[in-house]
Amino acid sequence: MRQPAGRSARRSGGERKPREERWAELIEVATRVFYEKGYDAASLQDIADRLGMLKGSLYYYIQSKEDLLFDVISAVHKEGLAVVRARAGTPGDPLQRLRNVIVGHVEHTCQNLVQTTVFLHELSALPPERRTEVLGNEHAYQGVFRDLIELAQKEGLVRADLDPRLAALSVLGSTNWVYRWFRPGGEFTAEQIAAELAEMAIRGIASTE
Amino acid sequence: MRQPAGRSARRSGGERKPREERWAELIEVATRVFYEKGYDAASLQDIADRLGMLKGSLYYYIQSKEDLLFDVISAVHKEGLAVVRARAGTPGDPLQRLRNVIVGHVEHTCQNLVQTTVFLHELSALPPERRTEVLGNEHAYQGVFRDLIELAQKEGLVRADLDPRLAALSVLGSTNWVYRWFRPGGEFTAEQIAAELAEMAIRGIASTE
DNA sequence: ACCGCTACCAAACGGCCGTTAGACGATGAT
DNA sequence: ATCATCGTCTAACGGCCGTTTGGTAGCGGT
Repeated sequence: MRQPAGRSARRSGGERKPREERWAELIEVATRVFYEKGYDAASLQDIADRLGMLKGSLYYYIQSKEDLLFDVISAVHKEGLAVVRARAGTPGDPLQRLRNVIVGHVEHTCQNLVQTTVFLHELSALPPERRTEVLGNEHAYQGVFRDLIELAQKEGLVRADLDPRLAALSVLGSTNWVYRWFRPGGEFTAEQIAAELAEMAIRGIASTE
Repeated sequence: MRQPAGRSARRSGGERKPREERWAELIEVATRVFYEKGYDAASLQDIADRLGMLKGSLYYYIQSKEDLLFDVISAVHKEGLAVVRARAGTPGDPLQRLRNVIVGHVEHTCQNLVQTTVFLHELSALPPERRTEVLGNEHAYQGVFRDLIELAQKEGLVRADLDPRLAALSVLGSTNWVYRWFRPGGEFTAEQIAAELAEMAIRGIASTE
């Protein structure tokens, strides 16, 4: 024995890192674990293990397990919302912009599959209060789609007998469902999917001239 | 004290019922609890409480908690599949039949909202083996939609440049998403939703004449 | 040389989890 | 009257959960 004996030889694999860096790792690892096991089935033990630290040490960074889910979810939601809002504000008629929005939304989903899956699947694990804190008081995401459809309808580009809210929910359905079946390197590319879904969605609501 | 004293007065609220009846109650209660809390967050304690029995007593009916989820899920899946298959087999051209299928699928979803939600949301909580045992080896549900679309395409009713698999996934997306926002007694009736979603889906894929 | 802070460890906490074993009262058949 | 069976209770099991408390090594600043 050449170590000071006993307790000191047992320094575990724990690297020491600056706060910011560890925080980024933590969010990344938590996202992946939530993705693989689901929020409720995932344990802080799982997350700590992958970071090479003890689960108690996580509390240096968080106040509760729920905080992790909240941060993961609100980050990806904020990002996705920025994408669609940016595309909704481009020039062109409302239907062209809607196509643009759909393409951006689907591509963002495919390129951030893990985060998006956690967002869409585990949102219901958040208590109602924090859920609406994420979504905004009246479903910001849905609003972008609905407003564009409503606008297009006023310009005669969309069937007059269609309820814009229902149309928005239909489009959001087909696009959000993508997280269920898209796999990178699979049968279709993200761009193919985005373009085809947009085409179907727009044909589905456009007025027949 | 007129009871034989002590232990005997403590007969809890437990009613004794025949096996079949209790089994039906058990499935019903389990479905609701899984719906409200999610499978992982739900406990056998929750379920036993609502049945007025102890959690240990549940093992007279099941071998494991997972059995409950499996039974709930496979029941509603089987039922829904029967609905769409029946409608797929009606007379008419493939596009008419597809409309019929979509309407049936959406109405079944709305009329069995709790079961459908558990099915769609908690399917991922089943181990892969039992998951495919439910879905059938190659996604029976998806197949019904895809086959009809493929058939319609061969008859020139659907755009030739469209991949039937992608089209099926688009339709399944908009229709399956319904469980996320439909509420009985809300803004729209199940029949409205079914009809409108079917209309949009079919216009989205139909060939322009 | 000392201090204070930062990033973690060590060890425990109460609590609930799914699951099992054995006992037991009521019921219905013999 | 006896007896098997059925549906449930009682009581525990080991195990993992999220969370808390109190330490402590190492570093940068002074």
